[in-house]
Parts: sequence; C-alpha cells; structure tokens
Amino acid sequence: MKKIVLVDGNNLLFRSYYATAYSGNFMRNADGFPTNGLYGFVNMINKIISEENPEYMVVAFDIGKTFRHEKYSEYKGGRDETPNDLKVQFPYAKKILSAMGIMYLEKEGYEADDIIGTIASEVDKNDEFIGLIVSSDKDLLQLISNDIEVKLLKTKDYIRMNHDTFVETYGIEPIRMIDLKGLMGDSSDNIPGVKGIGEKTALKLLQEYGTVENLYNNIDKLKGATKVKLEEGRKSAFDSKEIATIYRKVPLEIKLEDTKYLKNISQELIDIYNYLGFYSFLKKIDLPKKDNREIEVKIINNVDDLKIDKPVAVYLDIDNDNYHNANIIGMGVYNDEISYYIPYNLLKKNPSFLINIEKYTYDAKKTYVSLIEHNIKVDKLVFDTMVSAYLLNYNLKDDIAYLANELEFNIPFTDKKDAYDVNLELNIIAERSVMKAKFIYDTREKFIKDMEREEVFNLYNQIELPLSITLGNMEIEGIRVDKNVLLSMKDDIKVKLDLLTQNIYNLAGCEFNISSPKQLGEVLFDKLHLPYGKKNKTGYSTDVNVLNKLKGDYPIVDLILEHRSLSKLNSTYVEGILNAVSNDGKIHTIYTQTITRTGRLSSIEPNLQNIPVRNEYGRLIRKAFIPEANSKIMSSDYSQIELRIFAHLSQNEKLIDAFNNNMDIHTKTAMDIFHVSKEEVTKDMRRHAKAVNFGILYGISSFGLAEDLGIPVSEAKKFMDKYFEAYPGIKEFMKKLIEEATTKGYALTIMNRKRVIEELTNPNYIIKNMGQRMALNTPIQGSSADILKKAMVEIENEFQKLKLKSKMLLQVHDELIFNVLDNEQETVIKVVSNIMENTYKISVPLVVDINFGANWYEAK
DNA sequence: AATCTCACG
DNA sequence: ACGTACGTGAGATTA
Repeated sequence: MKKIVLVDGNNLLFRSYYATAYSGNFMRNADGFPTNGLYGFVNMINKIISEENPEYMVVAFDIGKTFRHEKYSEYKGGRDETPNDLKVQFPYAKKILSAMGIMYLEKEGYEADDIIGTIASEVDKNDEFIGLIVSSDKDLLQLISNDIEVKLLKTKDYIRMNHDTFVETYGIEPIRMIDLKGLMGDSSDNIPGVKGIGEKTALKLLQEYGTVENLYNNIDKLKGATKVKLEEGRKSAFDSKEIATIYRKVPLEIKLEDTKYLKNISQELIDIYNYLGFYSFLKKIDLPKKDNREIEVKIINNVDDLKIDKPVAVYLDIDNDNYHNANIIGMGVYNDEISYYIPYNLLKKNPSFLINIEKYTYDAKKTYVSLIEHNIKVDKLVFDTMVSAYLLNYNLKDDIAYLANELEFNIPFTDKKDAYDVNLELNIIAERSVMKAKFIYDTREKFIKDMEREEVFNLYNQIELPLSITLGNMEIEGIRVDKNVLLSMKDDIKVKLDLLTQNIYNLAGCEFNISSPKQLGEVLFDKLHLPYGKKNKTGYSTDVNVLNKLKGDYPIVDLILEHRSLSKLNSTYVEGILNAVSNDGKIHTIYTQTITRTGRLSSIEPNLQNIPVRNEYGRLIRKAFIPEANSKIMSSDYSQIELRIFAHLSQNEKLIDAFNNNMDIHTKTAMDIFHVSKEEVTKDMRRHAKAVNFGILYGISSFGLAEDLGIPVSEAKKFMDKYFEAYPGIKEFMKKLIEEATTKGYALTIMNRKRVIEELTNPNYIIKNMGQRMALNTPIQGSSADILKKAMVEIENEFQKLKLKSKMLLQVHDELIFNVLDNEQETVIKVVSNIMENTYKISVPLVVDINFGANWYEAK
C-alpha cells in the first residue's frame, strides 16, 4: 500500500498565525517581514513528515473567490479579511514546500477542502493507495472512508480517526457529517444550521433518520419544540448542508503517482530559511552526502605520512562543548594541496606542524586550550575565522556551519547528538572536519580583506587574536578553590533556609513552593490579599521591586526576600561553584570572546563575572577563591572607567576637569545639579547624582531613572534637566552620537570596534528608542572593553618578558584578578598599574586601584 | 523551550 | 500614548 498524506495548507498556516499573532511579540525576520505563521507551518510539516513518513504528499491551498456555492457569499461573506501580515506569508509557505519536494495544489475558485476531497475520492477508487488527511477542521471528517483517515489537530495534540472510530464516536457514517452540519451548523465556518439544534439533538435525529432529506420527509413523526425549530429552519438546514458538503470533482489533472514526496534538500530551502531567520530548522537539515564528496580525505595514521610544508587550516574535533572536559577525536587539516584527518592518537605524538607551520582556525582559543590540556604542544595559530566574523558583525551561533551557510558553503548542520557521536564511521567524521577546515581555508582572504575594508583589522590583529591565547592561558591556569569555605556556608544556609521556610509556611497558613513565582503570587495576592503591583505574562510579578515595596509592612515578605537571596546564593554559587571545581581543585571557566554586542567578554561554566559582592553575606563566597602557595590574590580595577570614557568622548570641560582634579565624580555631579558646595552634599544627594550618572551611561530615560531611584517620573525628569543644565553640551553630544550611528548604521568604539544597530531605523518607536540607547551605551561600554583587552595582552607579554611566575587569572569587565607570588609583588604592581593606566591615552587619567588579600574577598 | 528571577560590571 | 534603563549567565519552575 502507498500512503498519501493530504494537508490543509490554509488551515495549517492560519492556526500557526493566530496561535502567536496576539501574543504581543510578533515574530519577524531581520527585515521586519512577519514569520510567525510560517514558523509554526514549517514545524507542523516537519512533524507530519517525521510522524507519518509519507511516500506521497499534497498540501492544498484556497485561492481566489470560491464560486461553487451560490449560497457562499450569502453565508461565508461575513468572514473577516485575512490580515496582511498573514497574507504575505502564503507565497513563502508554497516556496518552502516546493523547495522541500512537496507538491502543493491550488485551483482558482476552489477551497483547499475541495482539492483534498477530490484527491480523497481518487484514493478511494485506487486500490494501491491509502490516505491520511491532516487538518484541524472537523469539516474534513466527512471524507473518512475505508481508505481515508483523518488526523484532527488539537491545540496540543491530535485525534486520529478512521471509519470505525468515527462511527463509534458519533454513531453515524462519516459522510453524514454534512447532515450534521446542516442541522447543528458551524459557527467557525459561518454555517447557521437550524437555530436551537445542537450536536446532541442533531446526532439523535440523524441516528434515527439518516439524512436531512429523510428527516424532513418524516417530519410529521416528530413533535414538540424540536419539530417547530426544524420547520422554521428548513431552508437553512438544506442550505447549510449544501455549504458543508465538500466538492469532490475539482478538475486537477494530476495522477496520484505525480504527488511523490521527493525529500529534497535544496539550496533554495537553505536560502529561504536563512532569509526568514529559521536557524533551528537550518540546523536540522542534513545535506545529501554526495554534494560534499568532492574532497578526498586521507586519514593519517603515521607521522611520516604528514606532508605539511605550508600554512594549513585546521579544525579540531572534540566531543563536548566544554572543552575543559572534552576528549579530542581528531583534527581536519586542509590547504590547496592536502586534506588530512589526523586522529587523536597521532596528535598525541606531537607532530611538528603543530609548532612549525602557520595554522588557520575557527576558535583559536578552543583549539589551543584543548591541545595544551591534552599535553599536545601547539603554536602559530595565526588566523581565527570566528573572531574575525565577530568583528564583522556576523551573527555567530555555536556551530561553524551557521557562518559557513551564510557564506554559501555547504557544510552539514549537525545535531549536538550527531556532532559528538564517536560511533559514527571515521570517514564521515573525517570528512566533516576537513570540510570545516576547507571552509576556514577558502574564506580566510575574504575575511582579511573585509576586516581591512571595515578598518577593524588592527583591532583584530593587535588585540582580539592575541587576546584569544591570553584568555586561553587564563582558562588553563584556573583559580584555586577552598571547598571547605563553601561546604560550611552550605550548612549554614541550610539551617537558615529551613527556619525561614517554616516561618513562611506559618505566616502563609499553608505549605507551598516558595521558589515558584506562580505559587508565591497566589499565596501573597490571592490568599493573603496583599496589594499587588506589576503583573507579567503568567500572573503576578513577585520580583524584588514588588516585594521591596511590601517589605516592612508584611513580615512574610521580609522572610521571602531573605529566602530568595539565600536559595539563590546556595544553588547558583555555593553548589554551582562546588560542582564546577575540577580534579585539580581549581575552576576553569570559559571566556566567550564572540558573544557580546559591545565587545565585552563573558564567562561561562561557571560564570565568574557575577560572583556576589554587593551583599555582605553573599560576598563571603569570595573567601573560597584562594591563591597558590607563597602567593596572594591581587585585584586591580579601573576606577570609574566608563564615566571617564564618557568625559573623554563628550569632551565636556567640566567633566574632564573633575577627573583631572581627581574628584569623587558622584559628589561632583551632586554639587553641580543641586548647586551646593562639597560639604553640603548629603548622602541622598550623592545617591541621586550617582543614579543620574549611571543613567547617562545607559542612554538615560526618565522612566528608568525613576524606577531606579523609586521616585516619580516627573521627579526623575527634573534631575535629568538639571544634569543637562549643569553640563552644557552633553545633550548635543548625545544627539550627535545617535545621528552618526543612524547614518552609518553602527556604533563605534575608540578602537574602531563596530556594532551594527538595525533598530535605529525601525519604524516602531519603542524599538528605535532601544536602538538609540544602544548607540549611546556601546561607545562607552565597548571602549572600556577595548582598553582592558589591550591592557591584558600587554600584561601577558610583559609577564613573559620578565619571566614572572605570577599569573593573570580572571577578568571582570573593569578589573583583573591575579595570583601574585610574594616575591614578585612590587614588580607586578608596577607592571600592571603602569600598563592599565597608560595603555591608551584619553583626555582624563585612567586610575587603577590595586589590593591584595589571602583570598578574593580580602583583595578588595 | 520559555519564563521568571537575580547575580555581576 | 505608547514601554524602557546598558551588557551578560544560570537555576528553578512551568508548559
């Protein structure tokens, strides 16, 4: 038997569209083209294919005005117009189907139902075929036969109905669905039916009389209200039945054999997915292997067989995202003369090309750290596609294939499972790695040219590329952890949490999951009737801002806040860090160099850039980070670097003077906006001024400032006005930043890092405003990142030059953490402060604070 | 997988 | 009259 799947394309696209259309955030691609319907549509098509594995498939669409029913416009005319945002998605649905190798059918004047009905009739007549109809429209149930089943889609799952299950459910034959609709109608389809007759009555009548016609022929046998209703609704009943009847003789001129599902994976499909931004679907595409068999890969098992005498691209295969705990599988090596795959066993023998030959990579740090941590020596990683693409504002995902694909390189998207499946045949693994190496090799010159044209080549060459190795060394070094500090905190927290939990239950009068925002909201606001503040998508908001307003007045809230902060501390930090400690008693984070839009680094697994410091109890976590023997932890942090950069960029004389005179900037701002002397600045005035200064860095808005200070927006506005009054020129400077970014399409940092900001030209003013704040913040945050990155590279070089044993361990955006040998203290202080303060000259001094301690806590 | 909450600069 | 501070990562719950 051959199986054909018939899909109601209109139905599928409509329901996907309306499932998300009102959710608030309408899916769109980078161009602003709506994609919400298409996303669900493709999802469903993929699901149907994987669940049904059809050999034959047709997706039917409505087109044009339906003319088969005279009554059509009379009844269905009242339907709402299709929204334009949905209309424009139809052509793409059809394009996608064609690109997938699925036939779609439409016929002027007919509905999708009619097309499906017509094909279903063909299936009934043909002994070789059986059919399955997929839709959420119950109307199609009338097509069920011995050869036709219907998969009726529900919101979350589906019901599958064949002839027997239909009869069992309704007690009538499937074709009698049309009589059922005739009597009960269908509000969603504007079919009136007989007024006052619902499903129950209609089914009872049909079980007795079979059809609408027969029912009316025997109407005299009925009595009471039902009879009256039927008599009044006679015309409507016959009309409704006619409308509900699917037309099954559409002149389609195709044979069932023609509808074979071709399982295409075309470049066209990749292009469409790319345009629509459907990266999750792209990932699932596995390109046909034969397309990529152009490369003859030689698997090398003997060092002597390695003939590498000029630069090569390399791609290192490992079996885990976190390369600190990964095994190396092997390495793909490619240039225009050779294409090798070198298995781990051979890499272990330290082949000389790893040291002597220049190598191009995608993610040099990963390559470097993985090899070094497996005791394999490596040097001369001279090009990194990933870092280069990052500086050119490519959208980087975790897989090299995403980038390759955007540049029209056919590299298969591999599922995580797949990518790390060591049991795959070696030649497949080898081929994939070499294809990646080939991509690196073939695009290197283009990337270099592009970087030169965009004037980011210096940034790449002088800072980012060397930094990748510096970061690698920091990751490899890791930071020592005293587990006992954390274990005793864990015990202490447990006692406190147990007590708090009991007290909260007592005050609430019931037990519930305190960590569940949903349950907490219900207890506080429904059960205990506390005044509620914000609401979010799922119910009441219970975040700190809300709870802080209730704190003091309601004892339970104080306890909940304490519970929150303790359980956060325990799960994220105490347990999180304990779990992250390696066998060597250290933590080896991963710095991601290509994630942030501003140029900052980020730290993952674990994140060592958000270890508690603001809260005194949480800060104790830092006592667990300890130095090596005969060493201290040293912290060196820039003082107010972002505000100094702001002073420099704006060239505001008052700000520059303030920093040149080494004033406390928040006090100075308080003096200027409140018109008081230094001595008259109160704590509160300084706090307000500080908030305004931060606001400036973020691209100030009165709402944000008000929120931060807990004051009315009008009040916040006054502070802003006073600030702009006190610092003439700032307003104009900010306006200029926005204008330039809008004209150019990107924001710039002092070292020419570029951040493309598409939001600046978005017609939606909310999004545009967001873009404007990015345009204001990026030069500040990004320039600060530039400066510290440059300093890091220089510090590493200087340490090596002076053969210091002290090590740079961590970077936390504006501070560096070191392990400093006791006998190197003086030198290290000199080197680090000198480099950090002088690596890049701006109009105000860059000031660095340095502190030592027996742990990170003390080094503050 | 999405949402909420919260830790940092 | 709209909804908002900029940049991150992680854990717990819910769907």
